Amino acid sequence: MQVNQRTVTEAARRAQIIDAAIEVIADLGYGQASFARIVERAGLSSTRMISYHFQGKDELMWAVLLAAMGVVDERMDERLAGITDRVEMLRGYIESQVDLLRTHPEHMRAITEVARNARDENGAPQYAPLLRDLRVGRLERQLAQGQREGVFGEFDIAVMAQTISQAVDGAAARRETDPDVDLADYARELADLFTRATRPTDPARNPN
Amino acid sequence: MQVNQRTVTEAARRAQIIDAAIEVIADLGYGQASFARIVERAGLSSTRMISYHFQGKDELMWAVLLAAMGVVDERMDERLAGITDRVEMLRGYIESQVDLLRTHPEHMRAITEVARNARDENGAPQYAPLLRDLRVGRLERQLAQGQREGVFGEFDIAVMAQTISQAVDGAAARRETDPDVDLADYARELADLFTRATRPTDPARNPN
Amino acid sequence: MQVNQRTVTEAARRAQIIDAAIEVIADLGYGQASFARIVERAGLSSTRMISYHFQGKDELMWAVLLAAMGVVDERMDERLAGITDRVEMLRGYIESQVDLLRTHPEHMRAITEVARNARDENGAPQYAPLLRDLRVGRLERQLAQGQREGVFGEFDIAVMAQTISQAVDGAAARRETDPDVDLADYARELADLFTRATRPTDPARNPN
Amino acid sequence: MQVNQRTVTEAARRAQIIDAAIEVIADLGYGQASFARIVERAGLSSTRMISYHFQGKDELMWAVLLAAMGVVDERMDERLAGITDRVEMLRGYIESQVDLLRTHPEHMRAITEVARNARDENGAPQYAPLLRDLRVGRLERQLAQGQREGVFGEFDIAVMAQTISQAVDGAAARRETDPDVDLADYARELADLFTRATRPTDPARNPN
DNA sequence: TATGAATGAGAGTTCATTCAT
DNA sequence: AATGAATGAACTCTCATTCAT
Repeated sequence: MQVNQRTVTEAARRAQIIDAAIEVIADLGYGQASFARIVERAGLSSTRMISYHFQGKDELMWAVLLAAMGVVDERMDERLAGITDRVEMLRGYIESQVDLLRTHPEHMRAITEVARNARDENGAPQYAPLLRDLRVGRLERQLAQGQREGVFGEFDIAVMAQTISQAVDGAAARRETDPDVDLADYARELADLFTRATRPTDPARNPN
Repeated sequence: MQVNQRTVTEAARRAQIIDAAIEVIADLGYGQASFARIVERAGLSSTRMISYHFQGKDELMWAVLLAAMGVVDERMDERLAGITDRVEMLRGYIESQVDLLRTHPEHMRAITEVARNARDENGAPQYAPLLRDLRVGRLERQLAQGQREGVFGEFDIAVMAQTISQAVDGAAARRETDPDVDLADYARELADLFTRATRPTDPARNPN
Repeated sequence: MQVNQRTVTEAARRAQIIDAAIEVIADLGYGQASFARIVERAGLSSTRMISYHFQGKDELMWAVLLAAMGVVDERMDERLAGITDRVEMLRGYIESQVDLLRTHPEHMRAITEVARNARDENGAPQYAPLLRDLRVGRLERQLAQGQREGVFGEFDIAVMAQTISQAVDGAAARRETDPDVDLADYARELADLFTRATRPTDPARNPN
Repeated sequence: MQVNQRTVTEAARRAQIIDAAIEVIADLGYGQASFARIVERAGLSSTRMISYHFQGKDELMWAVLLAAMGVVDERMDERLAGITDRVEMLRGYIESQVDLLRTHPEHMRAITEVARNARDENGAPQYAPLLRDLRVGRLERQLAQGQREGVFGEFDIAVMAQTISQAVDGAAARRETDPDVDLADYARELADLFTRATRPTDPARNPN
């Protein structure tokens, strides 16, 4: 069908631009990700192409964020599917996130860059609160349920969730400084760390 | 000696510019910190003033980083002076850092923004590795000594230090999302968290 | 097909800018040929036009050099076509070059200005060696062939070619000092001069 | 005497600046010879130093021209002193000038750069006509006298003088393209060239 | 004889975006 | 679905020069 054809092409073009944007952001950072650099990476002729397919830079960056998070969340869902034990799920979350730094470094980096640096016209962060809600909120729910089940000790859920989320960023930072770091080791250490930090006071309850 | 209203000393003018730059960076982010916005904040007439006192934007940002870190490090040294117990020092480090987010939010934010976003002509991070060495390195030394003394359990020092450093950034992020958060509570929770995470397996050794 | 008054083709716009640049360079010299002066001469609104059509000042100046040399070389080829006698060709070269100072003074001047003053980022001449190769090289080949044919005497080809090339610049300099000079006379004198200077020792061979 | 002392110091400071300016001009060209680069080369602290000792850039460049020409002319006078034969004097002129390219390349280059590029507020050459008068005028007088004495043939004096002067610039250009050129050879070739070009028609008169 | 501080003007360049098909 | 042409605003940086001691 003609309409479908055109819609598919449109979608493909958008995807091409988004992918190029992700690469540029990951390579050079949000601040250097100009339309000019993105079209160059995408192999397109003019920045006009971007303006045509996206309402503006904001929309492009939002699309980048959605696309990158879509890929990442899909992988996370695959890996965590079927895990019911809260302690295992925490470990799984950390190890999966860190593994994504290895398998999808550009997506992970792009998400961080956009969330940290995109600002509205007043200079206020635009997507950071949203991203925090998604990431930290998910962890908070897991931790709360675990506390109710008694497999976690007593701790402030918001602080713990935020700290776990940051710890993954720490792994990313480490990887950038030291590209040869063994991320599997790093992930295991991190999972151990937070297993200890979340363990109930009465060790009988969570003998990991 | 006659006090001159119009012309101040080189050092004073540099400080004035640096302070304005810190404010702008903290408010609007590194990417929005143009010379024009900085002179406006500083109450100066033209961007020419900055170019006169600094060789270029790089030098200004480097000066911002040095100045902000100088202030922060001084406060840290004051607070940690006299503490010899490693466990207390870890708690002190975390609580002091988080308290600085309350007392010197702009300096803390400026340091993070510059370190994260300043890049050289190839697009590579310019100051992030250095800052990591300073911050994480300091923690690593403390942790290693504590392990030797037996007050800490077994864990990867680099991972732990990186994670603690990131956790403070997490407190900063939380404060930006939720300006009314009680940072003292947050700090205490964080200190407790890492106390548990670093505690020796044999609880007799570190009964905190 | 509708003719659009406002938007012209890329090539036409480039040519318009290049022509204006040639005029400005010829009038005010390379050092004074700013984008602002060029757009003013071209009747364009903003310097942005130049940046849009040329990658940078270097590319513009290179385009100026190419365009001016293209015009000049075309005229030279027309005038020298069909001349096979080396002695006549030398005379033709000199007279044609000097005549171009009359018919295309701005092109000639622009070539000289750009070649003399364009420098790379290290301060080294950028196009002077190339221009020398083109101009002097052409002469050297003619002189060498003439020596082989025995119509020229013995002399260092490189020195002679360089000197002939410079002599034309001398005519240009003279014309700038004294705009009323009769260039045809000047050219004839110059041709006579180099005919004597290149004549074989045995005058029977080249009785001009 | 106090006043003399101060005058001497003043003169020394001017000389220091002029020397630095000559070096910068020779190295980077007239267009790049900014006050900033000159004070850097001179080892001075601020461009204020130049403005203090010279009324403006024009005066500095004029001083550069005078100083460089003074040095060069002194050498020329030394070398040509005592030569009365016109033919020998022509050869001496050429060889001396070319030798100066070897012994005083920066002075020679500075003279050319300033004379070619210095312009008044209307964009007209400022010192080129003057320099031409000095250089070419000197040659013209020699050539005229030689013609009167019958040691030179018939030729347009102005054209010949201009061409000889340009030929020396050609040697300079050659040296810049090919720093290893043997300038003594070049000078001899050039002297031979113009000896032939100026020789009387009746070879009995000038059998060189 | 010298200096530190400041300046207005202009440089080339990049930015995301819009016009007109 | 795409394009070539154009744009206004902002950017950092450099220029020679002046003010006030």
